[in-house]
Amino acid sequence: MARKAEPKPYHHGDLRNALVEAGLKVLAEQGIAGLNLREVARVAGVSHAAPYRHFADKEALVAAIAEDGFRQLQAALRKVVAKTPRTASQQLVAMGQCYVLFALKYSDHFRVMFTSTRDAETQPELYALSKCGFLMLIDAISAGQTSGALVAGDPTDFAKTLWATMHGLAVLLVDQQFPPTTKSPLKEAEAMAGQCVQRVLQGMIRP
Amino acid sequence: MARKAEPKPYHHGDLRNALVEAGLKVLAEQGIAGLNLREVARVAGVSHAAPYRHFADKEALVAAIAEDGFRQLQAALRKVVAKTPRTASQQLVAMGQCYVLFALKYSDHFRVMFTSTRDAETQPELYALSKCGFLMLIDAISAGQTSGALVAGDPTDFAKTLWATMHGLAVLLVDQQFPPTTKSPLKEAEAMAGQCVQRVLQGMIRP
DNA sequence: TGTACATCAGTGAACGCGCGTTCACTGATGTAC
DNA sequence: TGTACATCAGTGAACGCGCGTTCACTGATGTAC
Repeated sequence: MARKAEPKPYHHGDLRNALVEAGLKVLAEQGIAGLNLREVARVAGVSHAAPYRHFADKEALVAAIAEDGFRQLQAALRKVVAKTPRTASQQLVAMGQCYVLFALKYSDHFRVMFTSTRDAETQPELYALSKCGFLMLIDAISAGQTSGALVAGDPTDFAKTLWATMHGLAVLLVDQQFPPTTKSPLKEAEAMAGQCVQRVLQGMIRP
Repeated sequence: MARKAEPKPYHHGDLRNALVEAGLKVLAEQGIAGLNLREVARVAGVSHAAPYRHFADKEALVAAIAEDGFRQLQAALRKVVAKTPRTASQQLVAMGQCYVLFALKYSDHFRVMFTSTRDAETQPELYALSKCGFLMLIDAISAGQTSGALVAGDPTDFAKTLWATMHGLAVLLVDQQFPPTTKSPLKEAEAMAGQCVQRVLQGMIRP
């Protein structure tokens, strides 16, 4: 009955990754409040001093968990872009929906991602990773401009606006500012994300 | 040299408000990490048991601090709307700038506002208050539609998009995702907020 | 192939700290007569 | 106006808890000869 039929290895093998995964489990089941070294070690099945063999301190473990989140988000966005190679608008809408759904599905993980990256100097790799979505937005926008679908202008500025919209919607939903009206909050969120991105693309001013 | 020449009143007079203000001071000087009952009491100049005469527990004090933030934000937005009674676009841009500047000026207070409102049922007043900006957006948008400046459509949907953009930019800036390139980050943020809102209003699709 | 030793991952007990909260108290305020 | 008493805001000592971190250790692994 031991997990995955491993006979509880003496030296565990890959505790570092196991700790990160345990951290994700803790975030999913207990939220940020439960994310502490002792609980993560408990879930990973090791003593609470063991993590110090792999992480300098708690902050380092949290940073690794955040890093994992950005990699997952990046992978999800790549997948969606590959699957939606139609117009720029459709791609941007799909990316927005993917982003918001990720935030809702892994809400506490998402929170950790954006509260532990505060220092661009001390953790440059993590900071760079946190911009993954932004860079993919720029690419999609540039392509849309080249194809003539989108208005001309600095794609970075456009990407800032779209990222702000996507991220803002994600954060507001995660923070329960738009309580779901039906029993499928994820579908609602996806629809809202689609509407928001489309509205940004179309504008609000009467021509 | 006693603060405001008060001779240290025996019964303090208005400790409840003093505790909220002490909380703001703590947030400004030490951030969220320093926001605990004992420190707030210390800053307010009372024993750490005194707050329990006015708040049931720590959560209640934090909720009061959040409430104060929403009232301040609402007041700032009202002021800006009153001062900018020109076109709908100009009003919406000014509101976005006001919102983002508020978030940056009182960043940890802003964080507290949007992390303590999670329960719409248990704290209905606070939840209602948290929508103040949203409701003002709806009003401005409706007015813009009536005047013919804005495209027709559900103003609530438009407001969701604009709020998401404003809030997202605010959160990303607070979380250092757009590190300032000059020495006046507030001015930069104001400019970015103006650009973002204007971009949302104008759209990105080629007509 | 076998032995001796260095290396290193994980253990468990312990430390110290700060926190939220409680509780018997003290001292000031307000009110009834 | 003055006195007695109830009320209530603030005190300070104390409790208990969970946390991050340290440290001497143990047990497994790898390597040199």
